Parts: sequence; structure tokens; C-alpha cells
Amino acid sequence: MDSDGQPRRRQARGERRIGEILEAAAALFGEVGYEKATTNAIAAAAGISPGSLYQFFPNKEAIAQALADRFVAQMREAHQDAFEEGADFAAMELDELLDRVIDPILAFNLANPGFKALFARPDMPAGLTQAAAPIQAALLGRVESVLAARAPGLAAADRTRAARTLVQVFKGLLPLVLAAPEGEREVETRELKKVLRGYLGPITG
Amino acid sequence: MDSDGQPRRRQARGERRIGEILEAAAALFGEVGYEKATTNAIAAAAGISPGSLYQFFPNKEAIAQALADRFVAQMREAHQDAFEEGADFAAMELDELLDRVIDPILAFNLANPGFKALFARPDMPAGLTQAAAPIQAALLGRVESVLAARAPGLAAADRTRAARTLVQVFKGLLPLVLAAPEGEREVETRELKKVLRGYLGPITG
DNA sequence: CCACAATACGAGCGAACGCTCGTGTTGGCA
DNA sequence: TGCCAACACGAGCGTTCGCTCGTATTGTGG
Repeated sequence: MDSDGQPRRRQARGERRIGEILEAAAALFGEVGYEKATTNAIAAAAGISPGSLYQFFPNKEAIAQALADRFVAQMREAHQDAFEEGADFAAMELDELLDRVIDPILAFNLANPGFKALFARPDMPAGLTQAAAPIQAALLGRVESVLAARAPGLAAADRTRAARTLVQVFKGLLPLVLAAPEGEREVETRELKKVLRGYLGPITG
Repeated sequence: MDSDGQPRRRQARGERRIGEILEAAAALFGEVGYEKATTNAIAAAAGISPGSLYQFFPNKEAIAQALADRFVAQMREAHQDAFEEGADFAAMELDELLDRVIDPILAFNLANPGFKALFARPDMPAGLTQAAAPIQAALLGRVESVLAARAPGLAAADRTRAARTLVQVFKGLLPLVLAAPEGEREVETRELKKVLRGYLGPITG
């Protein structure tokens, strides 16, 4: 019960350790999932003892939480990239729109294998998916606003449902893209965009 | 080490118990997933003691395996229904084709909440997804053959990829349909079919 | 340089879980 | 009816896992 009045004054060494622990945890979560990644294994992968690990995190969930926070921040950047302010989504070609939105998010997932493992897997404490909720909501909102720009006639409820469907299709096909060998990735990506285009075409004209 | 020379002669009571255990396990797996469903909890849900449970199954994995076998058999029927021999998939309207294929598989998933939990979740022993592999392969093969009938010009590799994509889209949107409240289910189902139709349209013409 | 916080260690605690075992009960068959 | 296998019970064994604790070492501010 530290009651964590304040988060303890860290030295440079400690800050470095925290980074190492999070990196080790991300790798392990990505490989075996949250539940099967034991705290002792995370400590070992980070090159420290179990006791040392708990100098920086009160429990296992806090590690995942910190990792989630880090991912959320990075993901927000990727989304900012995807839904750039300057672009005119209403006028843009559908193919270009898809490229601009999909490619950065795909790149992020490709660069962070631990991410999908943490957020897509259903084997983690409720608090974690909750940590991802804000970014999911933000993504849905952006998709919806793009939809609103391209299909002004669409009722709000239909727009929301369409956005949810699009995001879910993306999440569903993501494993196919991520699991594809280096050379096949481009083809799978095109396939993903084909699906989205086929669904969006009749909606946005 | 019974070496299970033969599977032991069962009485009627035992056969009944096996059914009860599998039903309890399916419900629990569906609620909390494979890992978090403890064997003692399964026994309790089936109304028996832990010791009795192990009179019928050598270990937890065997329960899931038996459940998987049962699901595979039922699923095969659902697929048989979906890909009925008599139908002419080449001439049929795309909308009718989708209804005929999607509805029975959807109904099966609706009627068996434990199924998706067992096969879609990534938190189970390798042997279990392996148990689902035959049915997955069969499903892919059927989709491919329908594709071959409707798009004869499509190269084999593209056909395989398209089938994989279709199945994955279905699996990706399935949670949306299953999680939808009673009244929304029909709408979500239509949405799912819209996605498939949008993707299939350009391929099958 | 000294005192104290931060960092580091790793054996092992307590709880949970899969499963066993000794024992008692029920049911089919000669 | 008597015998034996099938069925049933539940305390608890062995192991794993998250986490702690006592202790030793390192860095830092005064």
C-alpha cells in the first residue's frame, strides 16, 4: 500500500530500466500473449531480477498499462498521420483515400508486433482493453467524419454502423497482412483495400 | 497411464454425464475462455465432483478436444446445408448465393456460443486449433469451388487468396453480429453481406 | 565524505489450478 | 442375490505464478 502519493524520484538508471522492461514485455506479450508472459520471464528478458522489476511496477497489469499508454501515444501519431488535417477527403479519389488512411496504420502495426497482441487478444484484464478504448473511439470518430464528408446523405446511425464495420473489417484482415511473409504483404494489403473499397463504393459513390 | 487400450465400457448414466460435462464446458468456455475455465468449475457446473469429471476425461484438453469434435460434426452439417449440392452457384443471383451460404453458418454460430470462443480465441493448446483445421480447410475449399464456378477466369492463386479473404472477413465481422442485441442482429447481418457482396462483385461480375 | 534514497538481488510465500487417490455407492449381469 | 466394474466423492498433492522481503550495492545531494 504505497498509496503512491508520488511516483518516487527516479535516477537515470531507473528510467533506462523502465524502458528496457517495457521493451521486453512488449516482445514477450507479442510472442506468447499477456497471460502466458510470466513476470519472472519479463524480468529475465529485461536482464534483471524479479525483485528489481517490482521496484518500477507495482504489478503485472501496471506493466501492460504502461505499455498500452505508450502504444496509445504512438498510435495517436499514426492516426494523426492517417487523417491529416490538410487533406480534402470529400474530393479525393477513393483509392487515394484508402492509401492515405490504411498505410500509416498498417505501418504502425507492422512496426509494433506487441500492439495487436495486447489489444486484440481477449485474454487480458478489463482495465487494459479499457486503456485502448480512447484510441479506438478516436479512430471510429475519424472514420465517421470522413464518411460524413463523402456521404452527406447518410443517416447518423448508418454512418456509425458503417464506421464500426470498416474498423472491424480492418481488424479482421490485419492478421492476414501481419502474418504474410515479406513478399506477400503487399498483395494482402491490396486485398484488404479491395474489401474496403468494395464496401465503401456503394456508400460514398 | 491407462494407455487407453480401450475406452472403458460406459453405462447409460456415464454417457449422460459426458453430455452434461461437455455442455457445461461449452458454456464456461464461451463465458470466460479456455484458460480461465477451471476444471473444478466445469465439474461444479456439470453438477459433479472434480474426481468424477476425471472418470470421463483424462485431462482438460481432452474435454476441449471432445467438444471440438462435436462442434466439427455439427459444423459440417451446417456447411453441408450452406453449400448444398443441388444448387447452381454459377447462375444464382449474388444476393441469393450469400443468403444461402451465410445464413446457416451464422445460425450455427448463434446457436453455439461456445464454438467461436474455442476456435477463434488464441489462448488454447495447439492441438485444439489443429482439431478445427479440417473444418476450416473444408470451408475454404467449398468457398474456392464456388468461386471457381462463378469466376472461371480467376487464377488459382488469386482464387485461394480470395477465399481466405472472404472467410477472414466473415470471422472478423462475426463478433459484431453475435454481440448485437436481438433486434440489431438482422441489420448487422445485412452489413456483413454488404461487405462480402462489395468484394465479390468485381470478382464474379 | 557521509547519509540516505534508489537500485539490485533471488529465495521463497501464498494462492490458484490441474489432477490424484482412497474410499464409498450404484447398477448390470450371471 | 452376489460380484465386480462403473460411477461418485472431495480433501489435498505437486507445480506454477504473481509478488514480497531481507539484504547488499550504487548513486546523489549536502
